[in-house]
Amino acid sequence: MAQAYVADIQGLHGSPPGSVEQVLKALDQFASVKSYSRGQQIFGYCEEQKYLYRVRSGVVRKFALQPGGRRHILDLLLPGDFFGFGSGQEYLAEAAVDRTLVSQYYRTRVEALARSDGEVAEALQMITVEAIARLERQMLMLGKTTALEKVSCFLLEFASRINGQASDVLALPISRYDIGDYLAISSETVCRSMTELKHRGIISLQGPREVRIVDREGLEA
Amino acid sequence: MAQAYVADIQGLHGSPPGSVEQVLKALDQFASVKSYSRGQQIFGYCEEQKYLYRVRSGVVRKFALQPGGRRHILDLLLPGDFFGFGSGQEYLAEAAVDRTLVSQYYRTRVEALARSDGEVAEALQMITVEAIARLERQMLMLGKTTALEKVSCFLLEFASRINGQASDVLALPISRYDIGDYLAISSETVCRSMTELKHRGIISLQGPREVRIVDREGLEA
DNA sequence: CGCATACTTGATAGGTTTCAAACTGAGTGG
DNA sequence: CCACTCAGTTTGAAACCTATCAAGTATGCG
Repeated sequence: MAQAYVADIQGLHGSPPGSVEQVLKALDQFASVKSYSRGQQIFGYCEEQKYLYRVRSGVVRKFALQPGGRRHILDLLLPGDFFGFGSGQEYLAEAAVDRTLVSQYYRTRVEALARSDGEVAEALQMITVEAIARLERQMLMLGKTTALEKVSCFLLEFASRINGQASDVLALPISRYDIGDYLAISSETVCRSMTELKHRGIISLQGPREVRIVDREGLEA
Repeated sequence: MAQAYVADIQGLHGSPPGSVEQVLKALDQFASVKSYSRGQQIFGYCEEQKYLYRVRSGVVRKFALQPGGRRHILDLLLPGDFFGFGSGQEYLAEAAVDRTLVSQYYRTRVEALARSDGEVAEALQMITVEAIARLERQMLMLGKTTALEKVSCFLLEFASRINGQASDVLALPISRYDIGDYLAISSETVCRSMTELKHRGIISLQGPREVRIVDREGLEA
């Protein structure tokens, strides 16, 4: 099912240009791949981050639980994305869809390799900067005033992240609840924004998770 | 004036423990320091990021201009903070107070040094991860539901960032407008939240920018 | 077939934005 | 020295948007 929604790493994420991906292969020698079912925890609060992770397929959500039981999703990781930088964790990560595959790398060994090999260090630096760019784009979404703008930005962002190049059909891998917790609005408001966009003829919905962008320019406004 | 609000780098930011700061000194050989007045641009959209920057004193705001003229502050940099990772810039940075001092380092030379020296690469990685942690904390603020919670978190965050260790008196270096654009709420709402906190006896205000935290536990809730 | 989960839609209460106006303080020039 | 000006701050009132609670619909799975 996950495969139906989100393609594998191959050919995705044009950002790391071949050579970087080549260098990252050096890490695979001490990587192990694990499969997670939806909602299964990958790492939690108190651990002192032993691993660095990379999504191979599926979706991972990184989130913090707030007093009051609310959940705030700090990052959504798609195939190719790394996560688990940061030292003391004040959040947790779990699979957002079934059959999510995640590689884990021993941090100590990654760091040792980076210290000795300048190219590895550079690649590591590059994927860290990518994580920053991702966070900044999310921040811009959160900064939008109306829910309609947030959802519009979200759709555009995910259309370009899920499909390698910005396609106009989009298979949402996550629920309305997840989208709501990601954009800091309620799931009901996500629904209403979706139907509003549909009624305006900006998108069309095959199923709840099958979005087709009809009027891209309208979505960008 | 800036000096009155924000101390210099010395002794600040306990996070990079001596040794890292030691390594970073290696960068200073090809650094130049510039002074900026409030509102003066440090870098803008189209440039291909030639420099890596570090705040020596004062405050820098990194922000994006949104269609409609709204300004969204993506990051507030205090003395010791690095900024200007990221490649293609979709935002701009300017001084938020007068007499803001900023070091700039040629990226090409930093990268060359990092490639050859593992310790420098490690230090660079560490400050990048710090930037991520900062963004994540800001994201948590943006995710709060009510404006009162956002402002409360903001005060706690800045109390610990401006004063080396969490002190209870806090000199805000920025205006209500900046705070509003940082938290994605209007400046009026920032005011109202402040006075609300004052009326509840959680904080007290000497001047508009002189905050004293009376009831820290109340602020954390 | 029935249950569980996810999604959608409705109505109300509450919070925030917006527009407006008054207030404060610092800096300037008469 | 004082009046003036300007930017920043504070407070007020109305319109708007969103959260919340609630109910109803759809879908997949056992």
